[in-house]
Amino acid sequence: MAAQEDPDRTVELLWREPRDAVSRQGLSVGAIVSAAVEIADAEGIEALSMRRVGERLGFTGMSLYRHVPGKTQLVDLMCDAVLGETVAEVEPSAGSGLPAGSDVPPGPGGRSGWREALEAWARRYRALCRRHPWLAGVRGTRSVPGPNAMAGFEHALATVAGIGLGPAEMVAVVGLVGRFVEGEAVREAEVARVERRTGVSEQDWWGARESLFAELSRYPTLTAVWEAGGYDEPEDPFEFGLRRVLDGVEALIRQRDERRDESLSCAVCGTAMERGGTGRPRAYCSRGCQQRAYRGRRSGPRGGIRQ
Amino acid sequence: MAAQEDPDRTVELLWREPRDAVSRQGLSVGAIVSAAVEIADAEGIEALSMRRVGERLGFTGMSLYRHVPGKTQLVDLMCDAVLGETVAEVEPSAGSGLPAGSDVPPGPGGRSGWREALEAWARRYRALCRRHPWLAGVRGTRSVPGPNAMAGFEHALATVAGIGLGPAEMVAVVGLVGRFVEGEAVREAEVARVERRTGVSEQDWWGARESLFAELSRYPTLTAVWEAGGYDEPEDPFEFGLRRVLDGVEALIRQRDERRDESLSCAVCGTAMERGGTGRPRAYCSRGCQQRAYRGRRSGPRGGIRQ
DNA sequence: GCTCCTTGTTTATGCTGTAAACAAATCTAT
DNA sequence: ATAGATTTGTTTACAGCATAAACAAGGAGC
Repeated sequence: MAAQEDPDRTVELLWREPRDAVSRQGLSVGAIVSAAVEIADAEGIEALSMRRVGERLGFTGMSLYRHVPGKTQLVDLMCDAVLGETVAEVEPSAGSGLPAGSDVPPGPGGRSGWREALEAWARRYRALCRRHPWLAGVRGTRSVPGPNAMAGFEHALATVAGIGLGPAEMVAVVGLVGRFVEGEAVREAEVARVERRTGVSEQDWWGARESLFAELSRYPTLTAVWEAGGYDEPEDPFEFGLRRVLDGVEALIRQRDERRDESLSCAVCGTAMERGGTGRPRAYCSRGCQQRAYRGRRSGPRGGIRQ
Repeated sequence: MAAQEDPDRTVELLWREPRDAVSRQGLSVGAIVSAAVEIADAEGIEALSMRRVGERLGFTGMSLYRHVPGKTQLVDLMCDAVLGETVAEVEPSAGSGLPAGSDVPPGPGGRSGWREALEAWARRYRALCRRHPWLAGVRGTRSVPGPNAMAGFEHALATVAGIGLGPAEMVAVVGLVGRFVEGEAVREAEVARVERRTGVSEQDWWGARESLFAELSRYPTLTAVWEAGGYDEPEDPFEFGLRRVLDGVEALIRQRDERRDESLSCAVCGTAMERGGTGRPRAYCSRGCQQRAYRGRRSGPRGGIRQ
């Protein structure tokens, strides 16, 4: 269960050259991953087993282990494979290659269209999670990002670049929206799965829980909400949540805007600076601070990359 | 695996009288649940098996089936058991028993303190999820709510009652915040679990993925964010996200406030009404509409309750 | 004493991921 | 062409899981 846990092997597989199409008539990583995705799509991730994948390709289960280290790595490969679908939908990001500078240059949508762009990214991700209902549930904090995951993350980051957020805030915003989408997708997938498995819809199931309703009177607020029709036309959790989250991000951006307008402080030593009338607003109070920041950047930052 | 799936049996168990303390020296539901919680807390939910629980109590695994229908129901019972811890922390909600009326009366914190109250609820829930790292991961859309889950939900609803939101919006807000907390808790629990299992910290693990960094230059925005220090002092995902979500809720409330100030429309027929100077703002344009709304409420609403 | 019910045990089934040994085919060097 | 090495797929085996079914022991009521 925990023998061949070598992430570098996974990296190698994920970023391998797609010379996979050589198609010697036997097994191949690509064929295995495709078969696995088909099974998981059609019958759910819990129906995915090494034996099933092997048999679908006309081999035994053990045969897969000659091409893929284990099941967890197979799932990693499946993730990046399907993430590739979405990348194709977006026009190439064409990010301006400006390297450093404490500010990150604006991305698609420019300085004002961030909300539409970020929302579109969230919706694309959600659509992907609906096509592959197992996806959101298996992306862990240590699943190695493949090229497609990286491209998606890059695009999302570019979405909130150059609108006044700090770099850590940009990462946090993308993470928040991404995890929101995944959370809702997991929920939705679970509903669909048990509905299909049991043949009973969510509505019907909860409707049949009369024994619960008997206790309702003990909860005054819930009773009032119920009687006011709070469950007659429920809000769509995804739409409602996405609006709230984006509103929250908007509030953050506005807050940053205001702060920048009223007072400008050096990015290194924090001393207050007066606002120059025109041109690019300065980030450092003096040439010395600018140099210090540069040296700090060169010596290399620490911490992990996450999608 | 799918035989004794009778939710009503689960309801019965969850809402059973706590006469459980009779303590005939054999097994009992309470003892089983406690033992299961201890195992899951100490060794993770994946280490929880019927055999382990039985053996911890000095019996065989199969013995549990005389008291609990199956493992899934046992997990339901575990959830409500630990949710009971939090309820005790809060002063009794003392909800004003006003029954109907299209408005839901204000809860703890009153008409202005909703944010503090809701945030406190979220933090309590999170603390609970940290004490029992398996909790957030097992609460599904069809896990039957026990008395403690219901009490928690009631309290959270009361938190956003009477501040101008519609009933469906109240439900949506509580759901959004709850799922946010659960999502972050699941993430955090996963990090802790793999750190303990592998002995490698998240930082170290990502640091060792040099092979990934080699590709970094292909992603200009990510590179810029990295070089600007976006990963040096990352935002705390929970704190950052909670602020964003609450900001989003605040925006919604402000929006509702403005709409109500500028124009008032009948809750039944929607026709515009002028604003009376003083007193409680009227919800219906005429006695007739008020009566229609009342009949609508009496005939009973439809839909499911969810936490 | 007899019967019924509750409680716990034993045995068995079918599923999982994967380690280890083995066999066959194919590639490489001579 | 032939010997050796490498790759690829198979067989067998193991430990673990939830739980169905049959069985055994004790207590309660008649």
